[in-house]
Amino acid sequence: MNIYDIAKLAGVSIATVSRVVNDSPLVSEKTKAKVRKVMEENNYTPNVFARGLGLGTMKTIGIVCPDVADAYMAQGVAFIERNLRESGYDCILQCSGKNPEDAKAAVTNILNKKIDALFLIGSFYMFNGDNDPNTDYIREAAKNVPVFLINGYVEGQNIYGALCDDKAAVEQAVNLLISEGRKHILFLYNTDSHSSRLKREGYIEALNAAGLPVDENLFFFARPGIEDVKRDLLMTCPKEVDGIFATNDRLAAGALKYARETGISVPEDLSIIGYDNSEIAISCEPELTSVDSMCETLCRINIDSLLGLLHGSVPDAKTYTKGILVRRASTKL
Amino acid sequence: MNIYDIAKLAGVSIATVSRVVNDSPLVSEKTKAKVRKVMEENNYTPNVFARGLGLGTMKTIGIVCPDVADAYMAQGVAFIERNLRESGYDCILQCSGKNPEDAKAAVTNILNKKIDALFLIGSFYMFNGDNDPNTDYIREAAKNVPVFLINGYVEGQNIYGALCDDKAAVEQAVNLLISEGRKHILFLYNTDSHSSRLKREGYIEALNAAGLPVDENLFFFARPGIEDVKRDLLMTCPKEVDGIFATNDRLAAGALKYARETGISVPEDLSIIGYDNSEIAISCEPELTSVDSMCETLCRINIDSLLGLLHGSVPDAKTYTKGILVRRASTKL
DNA sequence: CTGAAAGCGCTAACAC
DNA sequence: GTGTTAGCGCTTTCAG
Repeated sequence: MNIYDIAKLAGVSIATVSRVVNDSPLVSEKTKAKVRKVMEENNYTPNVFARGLGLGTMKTIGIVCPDVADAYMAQGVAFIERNLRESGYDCILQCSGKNPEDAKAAVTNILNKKIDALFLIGSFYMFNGDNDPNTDYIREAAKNVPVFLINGYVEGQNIYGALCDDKAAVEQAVNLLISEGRKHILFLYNTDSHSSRLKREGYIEALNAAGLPVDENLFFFARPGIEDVKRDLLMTCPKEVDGIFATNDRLAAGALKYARETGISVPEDLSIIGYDNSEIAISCEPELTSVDSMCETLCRINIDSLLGLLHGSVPDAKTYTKGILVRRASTKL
Repeated sequence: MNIYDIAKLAGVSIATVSRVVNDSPLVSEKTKAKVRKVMEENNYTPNVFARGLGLGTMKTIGIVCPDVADAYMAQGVAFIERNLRESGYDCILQCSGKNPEDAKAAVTNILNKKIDALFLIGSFYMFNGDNDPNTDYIREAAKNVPVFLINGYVEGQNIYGALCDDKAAVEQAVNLLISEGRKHILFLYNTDSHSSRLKREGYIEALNAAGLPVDENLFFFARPGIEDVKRDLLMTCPKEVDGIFATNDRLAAGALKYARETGISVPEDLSIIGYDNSEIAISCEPELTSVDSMCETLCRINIDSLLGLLHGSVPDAKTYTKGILVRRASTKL
C-alpha cells in the first residue's frame, strides 16, 4: 500500500496525499478528511526510506556508548532516548567498547546512517582531553551533524558538552575525608580515562591544600569487579590507610568487602567514598557516601536547546555541573 | 558525492560502481581497484536511504524494552546489540515504559522503521501470558518481521521466545529456604507481571510440596526502591517471618536493610533470597543468594539460528532455561 | 486549493 | 565484464 494506491482510492493526486500526510495547510479540510479516511481504512504509513531519500533525514539520532550494560551509561542512554523520542526522533544505539579504534569505527558507522545528531555517552570519547589530536574524529563527525558529549567535552565547531567537574567533585569528597581526620587516603581506580585523571587531580589538589603528602603508594589500581577489588586490596593495601576514595561505586563496594574481611570497621577506622551514586551505593552496608555526577549532568542538559540546535538555534557549547556529594554511613555523617 | 560522481570520476557507469560497492564477482579486479581508489579518495559511502528504498531494508533491527536504565534489561539490550552488530545490523532502541498501550504504540512505531526483526526485552510484553488476547499486537507485528521475545513467549507464527522457567527457579529457591527449616516465608514482590505471577506459582508449589500452609499475609507488595521496601517492611512485616523470597534483588536488598534496622540477623534468624543475580546481590552484606535468569537465558540464545531466520532458516520457537540459584551468605550455605 | 512531473541515490533486469 | 534504464515511494517546485 503506497501513496499511489491511496491517491487512487481517494480520487486525488499523490501530491495531495503527501500534503495530507504532512498536514499542509494548503489542503481543504474536506479533502483532508477524505484522504485521511482512506489512509486509516488501509492503515497506510508512508515509506520511511523514500521519505528519507527525499528529505535527507529519517529523524533519527545516534547514541554511542562504551557499554549499555553499565548502569552509569544506561542512565544516560535512557535519558537521551526518552527526551528525543518525545520530539519524534528514533534512536540508533551502538555500543563501541573501550578501544579508541573501535570508538572511531562506531562513530563512522553510525554517521553513515545519516542521523540528525550524535550523542557520545561518557568521558571515554574525549580520550586524553579537549585537545587530544585523537579526538579529531569528533571534530570530523561534527562537520556532518551536531555532536553532544554527555559527560565530556572537546573543543570544536558544532560540538556541545555537558559534564561534571570531576576534579572539583573529588576535591570535595576528599576534603570530607580530610575533615574527618583521615591522613592516609587511598585513591582507588581501575581505568586511565580522562575522567579518571581529573579525579586524580582533584585528589592531589585536596591533599595539597590540606598540607598532606601525596604518597605514590596510595594510588591503587585494581581490577574491575567487586570481588576482584577485594582480593587486590587484601593482597597489597597499605596498612596505614584510613580513608579510601574510589573512582566508582563498584570499586568502593569492593573496598567495603575488603574492610569487612579484615575486620576493619567502617567508618570508624576507615572511611570510604564512591562515585556515581548508583544502586550499589545504597545496597552496601554501611551505605556508601558517593558523588552523583551523571544524574546531575543530565538534569542540566537543556533538551529544548538541543532540539533548538536540531532546528537552527544554538545551545551553550559547554555546560558544567559540580557533582553532588551524597553523604551516607560509609563516612562519618 | 553520489554514485554518479564516483562513476564519472572513475570513468565507468553507475552500475559498475554499484557492483563494486556490493563486491559483485562480475567486475574485473582491475576496474574494482580503480573504482575503489576513487571511492576512497572521496571517502564515498552509499546513501543508506536510497539503498533502503531499493532493497526494502536498511539492515536494522528494533529493540523495545520497558527501560534501559534497569540493569536487567540493559543486559539484554547489550547482548542483542553486540551480537547483531557483528553481523552488520544496526539497532534502533525504544524504551516503552510499562504501560500496555505504550508498549503497543512502541511496537507500531518501530515497525514503521522497516526493521528486519523485532526484539522485545522482558516478560512484560507478554502481559498475562502466551494466549492473552492483548498480545495480539505481537502476532500482528510478526506478520511483518520475526519477533523475538527475550524472557517471554507468546504463541504464534514467526514468534520466537527464549525464557527462564521462573516458576521452577523459584520453587528451587523456596525449597532451599524450606530445607533450612524456614516455616514462614514471605513472598516479596512489587509488580503483577506475568513473570511475577509465575514466581508466585513456584512459591506456592514449593510450600504445597512441603506441606506448609499458604498464608495470605505472607504475600507482601512493596513499593520499588530499596529504601521504600525497608520502610514498608518496617511498617507491616509479620513478626513470625523467618524467610523471604523477593522477586528481584532490589527488593531483597530492601529486606536486608529492614532486617538490619530491626536487629534481625541474616541468615541466622532470617534467610533472604533475591532474583536477577545483579551487582546489588554482591554489594549487599551479607551477600544475597539470588537466581540468575537473564544471563542464563541469553546464553541459550542461539544467535546463529536467529540470523538463520533473518536469512531463511528457522530457529526453535521456544527455548527454555532453568535459571540458576547462586548461593551466597544471605542463606545458610 | 490541486495536479503533473522532476528529482532524491541506489539496485537489478536487461542488453551488448 | 560493462552500460542503459526502469523502478523503489516520497517531496516539492511549478502550473493552473
